[in-house]
Amino acid sequence: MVKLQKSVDKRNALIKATIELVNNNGFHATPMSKIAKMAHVSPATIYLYFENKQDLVNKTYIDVKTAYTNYAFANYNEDMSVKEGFEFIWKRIADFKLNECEHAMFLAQCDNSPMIDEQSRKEGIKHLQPLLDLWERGKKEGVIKPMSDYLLYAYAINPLSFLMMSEKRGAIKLDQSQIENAYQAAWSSIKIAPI
Amino acid sequence: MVKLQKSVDKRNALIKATIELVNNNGFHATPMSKIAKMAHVSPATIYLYFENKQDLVNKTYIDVKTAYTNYAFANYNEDMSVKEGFEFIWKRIADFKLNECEHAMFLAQCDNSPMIDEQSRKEGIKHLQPLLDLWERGKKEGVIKPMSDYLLYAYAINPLSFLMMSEKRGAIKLDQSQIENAYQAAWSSIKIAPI
Amino acid sequence: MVKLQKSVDKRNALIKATIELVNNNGFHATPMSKIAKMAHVSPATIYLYFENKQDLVNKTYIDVKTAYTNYAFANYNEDMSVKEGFEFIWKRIADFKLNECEHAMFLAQCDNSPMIDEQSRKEGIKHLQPLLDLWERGKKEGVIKPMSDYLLYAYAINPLSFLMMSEKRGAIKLDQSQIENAYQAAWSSIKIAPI
Amino acid sequence: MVKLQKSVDKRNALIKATIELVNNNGFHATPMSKIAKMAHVSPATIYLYFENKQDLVNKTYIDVKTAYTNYAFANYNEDMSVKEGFEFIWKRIADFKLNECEHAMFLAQCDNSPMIDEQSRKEGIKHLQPLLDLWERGKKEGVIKPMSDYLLYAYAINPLSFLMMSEKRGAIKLDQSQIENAYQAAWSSIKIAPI
DNA sequence: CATGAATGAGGATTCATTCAT
DNA sequence: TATGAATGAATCCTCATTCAT
Repeated sequence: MVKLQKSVDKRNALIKATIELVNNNGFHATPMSKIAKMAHVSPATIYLYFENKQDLVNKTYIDVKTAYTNYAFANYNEDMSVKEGFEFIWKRIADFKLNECEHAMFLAQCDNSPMIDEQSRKEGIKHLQPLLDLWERGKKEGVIKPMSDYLLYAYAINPLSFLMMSEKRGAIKLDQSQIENAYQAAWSSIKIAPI
Repeated sequence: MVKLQKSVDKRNALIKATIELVNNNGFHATPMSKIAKMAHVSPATIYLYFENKQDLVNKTYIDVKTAYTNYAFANYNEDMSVKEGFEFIWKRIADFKLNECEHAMFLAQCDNSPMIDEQSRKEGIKHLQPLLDLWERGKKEGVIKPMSDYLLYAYAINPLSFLMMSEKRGAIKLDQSQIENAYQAAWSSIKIAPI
Repeated sequence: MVKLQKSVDKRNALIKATIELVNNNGFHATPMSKIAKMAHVSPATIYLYFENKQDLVNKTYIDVKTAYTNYAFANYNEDMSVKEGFEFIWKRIADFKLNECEHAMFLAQCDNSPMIDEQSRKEGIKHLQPLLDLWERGKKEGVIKPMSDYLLYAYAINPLSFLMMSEKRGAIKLDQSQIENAYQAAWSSIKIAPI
Repeated sequence: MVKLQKSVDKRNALIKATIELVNNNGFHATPMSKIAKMAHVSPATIYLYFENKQDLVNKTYIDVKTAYTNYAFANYNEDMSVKEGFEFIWKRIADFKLNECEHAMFLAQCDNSPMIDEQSRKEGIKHLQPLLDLWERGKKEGVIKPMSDYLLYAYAINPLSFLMMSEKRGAIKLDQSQIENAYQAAWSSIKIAPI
């Protein structure tokens, strides 16, 4: 059975439409027909690219999560010191969350609602490994607090989601100096304080 | 027992059912009929207590948010030092998020999706004032970093949501020592480090 | 079983409310609860005065129809000549249709839709007898065309309903001279023309 | 037979079903599901052809009104004398009202209840122009009474609606001689009597 | 591969009517 | 007599999905 002719453009358009519409309306308030319309495609066509609606969001989630981690670790190399490496990665992530905020919002919504398969959720976590490795090294070197990765992530990375959502809602405007403050807070929370 | 007025019990049962079902299925995947059934009430009865589905979640959100802040500031008094006060409030909030996790999850989902009216969202924020006052004092005394309240909240408080969700999903188990670690991370992120 | 205490005022208020609401929204778009509200009465109270919604409109119809014919024949006496008698009755009816247009509109809607029981419809027709008698006399005297009563009514009386609706809708404004024209048209249509 | 477009047949079946059911039960007592069933279509399909229930009746009304006027003026030409022209048109209208009485009843119900948009009502009136032109000519020639078009319509045409409803209800049977009587009554009411 | 038409199942909401007081 | 609360049975409409082309 030959099936290779599917257009990547159409798939991408569908993923893009899904992100935008789910961001604005939520998963269940986003009809397939609207996604189709926004992607300039017939509703029936969606089913050539995805099994069903659940599959569509799952795949979208994984796509976006992958883009997120790719972005985070682009140009990162493991020769950096722990502090340098963390700052590098943190700022990449900050860049992503604040500039690609459509994507970041989508992830935030997925991560806080039951709309994604457990399966796909796990799939999405995989790619953070370089950061976890860095923290592992940091713990060994006595630079990073010996806490579970979840705790480290909760304090070092996750706050950016909250800040991004707040900015998106117009509650705050994040300028460079505030980003720097955020970075310092993140680093303070996980580094081992000098005596 | 005379009973002629609309019953508070029914209202509460509806709110409770809404929280549980929305937590498990999300707003739009929760039919009014299921909420009614779980509250042992006819679907039509919901409309005696709430205008419509949107109103029901909005009111639920405000109720839960109010319970949250009430819990957070119970027994708190402003005579405490900034450090003491922060620890007191933080631990109350941690208690709430980890023990009343049904409520905490509901808030997390609301805060990260477009399912709540902007109006009700604002209503819900009001009650954090004592914490903001404490921070204000802390900044004046040179104990708390001079950052915007949103930044302070993002690092000092919000990570608890992430941890709660992670525990709920079974990814981690938070014992007392991890809570203590979390507290230290929170405090480190916002306090002014001694020279 | 004693049951005499029912208030005529409440019954009237309900009838009045029914007329107004049905005029504006139609029978089925008029909920009992709205009728109750407009009559300053509980929904349950309606059922003390009427069996059900159908009974309420039926009774309303008969009430209004009776008021209509009472009005039409008030002060009419059979000693008048056919021409005089007809003019007298016609002008009373015109008065009613144009001044009590709430009532007239209600009748028009009932007469052209299936919202009234056949039973009540027949009940409502009874009271036109004096006009039919007059026409009978007119036919004998060779003044009125020897046509069926329905035809006479269709041309002599019914057009007033159309004019009333048109005026109500703002399409026309009926002044005295137009009423006079209408009367002449009505009379022309049923009288036997002189050779 | 290629068939890819929305089918005119289905639209027609829906319009037909609407007329029949609304005639028998009234607008609000006619559920979309019954209309669908009678048209051998799924309820959801209705919404491919009409925006909603209101739109469905509006469109039905316009369709029927158009059929009515088309029928009325078919083969009419303006060379006829006023008297001839009026008789021609009147008899066409009588034919329509008495033979296509499903359509005529539907129009009568619409015209006497608030179930049709003001917008659509206006739309429906447009097409009577040839008759109005004829009357205009008649007034100039001194053949037709110088009354407003509404008055002329009320006496010359509208009584047919009343007669049709009466026949439909079984109150009368209209034979050819009665039609002729009706025509004479109509003409008498609007013509200028010879001295 | 692509599509517009079609649909059955389901959901929010309304409403005539009844119940408990 | 009078009522406000309560409800089950509709009703309109939407939507994920499939079908015919």
